[in-house]
Formats: sequence, structure tokens, C-alpha cells
Amino acid sequence: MEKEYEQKARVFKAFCDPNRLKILDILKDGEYCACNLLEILDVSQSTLSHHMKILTDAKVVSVRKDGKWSHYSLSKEGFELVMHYLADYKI
Amino acid sequence: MEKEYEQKARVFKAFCDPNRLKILDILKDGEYCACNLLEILDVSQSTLSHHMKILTDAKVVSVRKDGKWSHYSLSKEGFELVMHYLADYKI
DNA sequence: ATTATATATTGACGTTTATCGATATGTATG
DNA sequence: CATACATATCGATAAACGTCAATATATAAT
Repeated sequence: MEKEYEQKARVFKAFCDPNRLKILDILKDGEYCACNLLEILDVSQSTLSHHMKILTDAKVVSVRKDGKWSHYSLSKEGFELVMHYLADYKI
Repeated sequence: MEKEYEQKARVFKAFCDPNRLKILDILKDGEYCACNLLEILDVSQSTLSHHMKILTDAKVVSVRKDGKWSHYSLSKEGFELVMHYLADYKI
């Protein structure tokens, strides 16, 4: 039970940073590779890589590897899971 | 725009700690005063107060003051706002 | 008024997080 | 294989966070 709270907390953490919210906002537009995101955002390459790992680990973003490129997009399933978590609190 | 990401991030932070998720889980059952929550949770009184402030600031929990008691409950409006934030990412 | 109880605030501490530059890894191409 | 480019990892650092004990504030009861 406590473990479950920790797992859910980890997923919600994906949404807890302004830069990550901005990334999600960009991805609403469709698939982007890391290099394109890097052009838009004002962070270093290592920082972007860090954020993308958190987003993909939380499964709210999917990655499609193509040669040396990583293409990121929103994960329908991931968001549905989070919505599900929240819907649980519906009064 | 950046300010908006920061504001949303602050709301999502309410869901980022296992103890806060446990508190929300308890509140699904109805209204609880801080002293009752304190009996259930394994945290100090000051820590609980800290968490309740974060939850009420994020507006996912409402407080009703009655004499020396503070009664907490889930906020329908607060959750609807968060659901709205998430629904924005629906593909 | 004094005392007791409920909650909030403060100050300190260790942990986690966001960030960067530097370096490593992986992949295509000359 | 050597080079170039995309992304990941590492190590360091500063800021944010969760936690507690101690103290303050507010309200009720004696």
C-alpha cells in the first residue's frame, strides 16, 4: 500500500517541473526529436536528457529510436493512467 | 506563459509525496480533522500541518475551521481543475 | 485568569532535485 | 577505421523538500 503511494507519487513527479510541463505542451503538437526540443527549450543537452528520462520512466511520454535520433511523443496510455489515478478522488 | 507552468507545477506537487497521497486517500472517506489524521498517519504534528498547507494551497483540499478544530475534505473544484490540466494533453 | 487542547510557525538537518560542463556511448558516413 | 553528430551518463553544486522538536498562536473549559 505504502509502495503504491510511492509509485503514484513518482508518476505525478513527471508533472512537477515547469520545464517538463513545457515539454509536454510542445509534444501536444506531435512527435519531436530531442535535438528539436533542445532548440526550443532553454536548457543544456544533459538537462533535457534528464527530463526526458523522467517523463519516459513515468510513461507519460513514449520514445521511438531511429538511428541516432530519439523521437518523443505523448503516451495516450500514460495519461489515461494518471487520469485514472485522479478520477479515484472524484467525489 | 512560463509563470503558468510554474503555477501548474505547484498544483501537481500536491500529489508528489506518498504521505500526501495517503492523506487524500483517507479523505475520500469524508471529512477529517487534523487530530484524527494525526492518529492514522505516522508523522509529527508539524509535518502534518505542513502537508495540509500544501494540499490546501493547491486547492485540492478544503478546510473548515470550527473552534480549535480544522476539518479537511477533498475539494471537488480543485480536482476538476487538475483533471482539466491533464485533459489538455489528451491526444 | 489559568490551564488544556488543536493547529501553525520556526529553525535545523539530511535527502532529493534541477542544473551544468565534461565525458562516454551509440550510430551513421566518408 | 576515423570523423561527426545525437543522446546518455557522470560528478559537482545550489536550491527545494520532508522531517522533527521546540515554540507560538488560538480557542475552549475550568
